Amino acid sequence: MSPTTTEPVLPDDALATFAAALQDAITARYADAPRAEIAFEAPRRPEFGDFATNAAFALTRTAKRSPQDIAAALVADVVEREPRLRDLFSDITPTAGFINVRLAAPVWQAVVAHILQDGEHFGAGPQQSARISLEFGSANPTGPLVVVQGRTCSVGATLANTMRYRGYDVFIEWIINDAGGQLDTLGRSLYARYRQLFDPAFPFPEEGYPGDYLPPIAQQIADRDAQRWIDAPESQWLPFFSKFGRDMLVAEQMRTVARFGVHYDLWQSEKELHDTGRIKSGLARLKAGGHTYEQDGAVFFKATDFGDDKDRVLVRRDGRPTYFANDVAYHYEKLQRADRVIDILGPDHHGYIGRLKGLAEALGFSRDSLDVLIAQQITLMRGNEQVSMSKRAGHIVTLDDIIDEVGVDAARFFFVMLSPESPLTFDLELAKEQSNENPVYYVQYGHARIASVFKNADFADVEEARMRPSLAALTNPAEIALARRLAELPRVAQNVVDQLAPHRLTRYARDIASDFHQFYHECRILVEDRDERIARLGLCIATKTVLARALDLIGVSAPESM
RNA sequence: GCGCCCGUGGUCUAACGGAUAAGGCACGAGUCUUCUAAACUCGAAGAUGGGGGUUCGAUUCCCUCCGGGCGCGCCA
Repeated sequence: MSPTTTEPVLPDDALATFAAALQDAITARYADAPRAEIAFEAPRRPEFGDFATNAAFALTRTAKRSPQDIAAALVADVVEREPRLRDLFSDITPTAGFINVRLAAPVWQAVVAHILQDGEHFGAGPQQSARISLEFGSANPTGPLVVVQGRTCSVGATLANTMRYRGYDVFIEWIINDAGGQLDTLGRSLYARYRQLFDPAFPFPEEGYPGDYLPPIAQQIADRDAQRWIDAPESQWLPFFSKFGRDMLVAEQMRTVARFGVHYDLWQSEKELHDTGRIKSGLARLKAGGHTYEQDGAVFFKATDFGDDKDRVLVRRDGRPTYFANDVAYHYEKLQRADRVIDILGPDHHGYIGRLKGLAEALGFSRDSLDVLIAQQITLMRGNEQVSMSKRAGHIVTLDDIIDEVGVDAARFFFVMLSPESPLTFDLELAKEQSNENPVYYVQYGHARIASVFKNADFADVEEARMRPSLAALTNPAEIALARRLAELPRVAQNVVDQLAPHRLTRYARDIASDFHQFYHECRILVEDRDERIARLGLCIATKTVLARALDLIGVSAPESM
C-alpha cells in the first residue's frame, strides 16, 4: 500500500533509489564482482521503457552466466529489497540482458510540477569554478563578415550560452587580425578607391581587396579631407588609410555581430598585443622553456617536440614576428586567465590544431587545457543554384546579406543545426520559406501555439495551473511522453557542453515541438473537466518554458504568435 | 607525398561503445463545424563505401584500401 501522503519523487531520485537497490543486489549475489557505476540511458525504442541499464553485462565474467540470466535474477532481487520501487516504477523488465524500467506517472507529473516551480531557472546548473575562454568568429579587418563567420558565431554563441546556463564562467572574445601585412594591402586598396574618385583611371592594386565595400569608405575620406592625400607621400597616406579602413571595418563587423545577437566580452587587437610588448613576453616564455632555436637568422618553435609535423617560424629573418607568434602571445594570455581555452575556427585552419595544442604544452599547460573546434565548410545555395562566394570575383555574400534575406532566427538555427564537423549546405530559399520544410518555423510554431491556447483559456485557470497545479490527471501516453521530453533539458544542455555539440540543442527543440504537436492533437486542453484542464494547462506552461529556453540558447526568438 | 574532416534509404542529416540504425524533405493514402492544418496519423523505402582488428556488443575506437572536400608559406 502506498503511504497516504506521497512526497513527489523526481526521475533522477527514483533512478538513484533503483541504482542503490541494484548495487546491493549485485554485491549480495556476486561479492567479487568489479564495482562499476550503474548508469541509465534512454533506450532508442520507446517500447523498451523510459530508461535502461546495462549493469548485467559487466557481470558476465565473474558470474559465468549469460547477461539475460543475470538481469532476470537481479530484477527479482531488487524489488524484494526495495518495496518503494513498486510505487515509483510502473514496469521493471529484464530484456536481452538489459534491465528496462518505466517510471510511474506520478514521477513524470513531479517533473512538470518541478518545472512550473523553477520557471526559467529549470535546468540551470550550479555555479562552476572553471573559467572558460571561448574565441570564435575572428576575422581579418579587411572586409565585411561572410558566411563562415555566420557559422562560427552561431556555434560559439550557442556553446557560450549553454555553458553559462550550466553554471560555467565563460569569457567570449574576438581577435582582430590587424598586425600583419594585410593591413598594408587594405590601406593600398582603400587609397586606390580614394584616388579613383578623382581619377577613374587610377590603377587598383593587383592583390587589392575588390568588392563594393571600400568605395563608400573612400568617399568618407574624400568628404572629410577632400584632395589632401593626393600629393602626400606614401609614408603618410599608407598608415592613415590602413588605420581608417581597419577602424571602419571593425566597427562594421561589431555592428553585424551585435545584430546577429552575439555580445563579446573582449575584442582583442593583435596590434595592441604587439605594441604593448606582450608578443615578446610570450616568445620569451617559449625561449625560457628551451622550445625555440635560431636558424638562418629566423627563430623557430620546436613544434615537432610536441607532435606537430614541422617546426614553425616565430620571427622572420627580417625581425618581424609571424602570425603564429601573435598566436603564441595571445594563447599564453588566455591560458593564464582561464582554466580552459576553446578556439572555434573555420575549415581552413584545421592544420592549426596540432600546432596550438603543442603550444599549450610548451607553455607549461596541459594539452587538454586548449581545444580547437573546427566548423566545416559551407556551401551557399539558392534553391538548386549554388551561390558563388568567390572573393576574387568580387561578389561576396556577406553575413549581413544573409540576415537581410532570411532573418536572424533562421540563420542562427541553420548554422548550428548540423554537427560542426559536418559540411553544411545552407539553402537561402529554404531558410526563408515559411512552410513545413523549415525546421525553425516548426519549433517556433509550437511555442506560438501554446501562447494561443493561453489566450483562449481563462486567466484564472492559467494562474492556477502555474501556481497551484494539480497534475494527477496527466496519464495519457502523449502527456507522459511530453513530460519525459521536458525532463531531458538539463541532460541535453550538459551534453552540449561536454561534447561541444551545439547541434543537439536544435534536435532537442524539434523533439519538444514534435511531442507537443502530438499531445495537442491527442489531448484537447481546454476541456470541461476541471482537473484535466488545469493539469494540461500546467503541462503547456512547462513546455513553453522549456521550449523558450532551448530557443534562447540557440539564439532564436520564441514568438507569442505567428 | 604528409595531415585533418566527411562517406548512413531517392535526398539532407541523427545516433555518451549498446537492443529490430532514428528523424526531416521528397513519394503514396488519410485527418480541420471544437484550443493556430506553419499541425497530425498511416504507408512504402536500407545489408551505415570495401576489407581486417579490439569488444559480450562497433555507425561510433584502431589499421588498411576506395571515393569526396580542405590544409600543408619566413601569408594572415
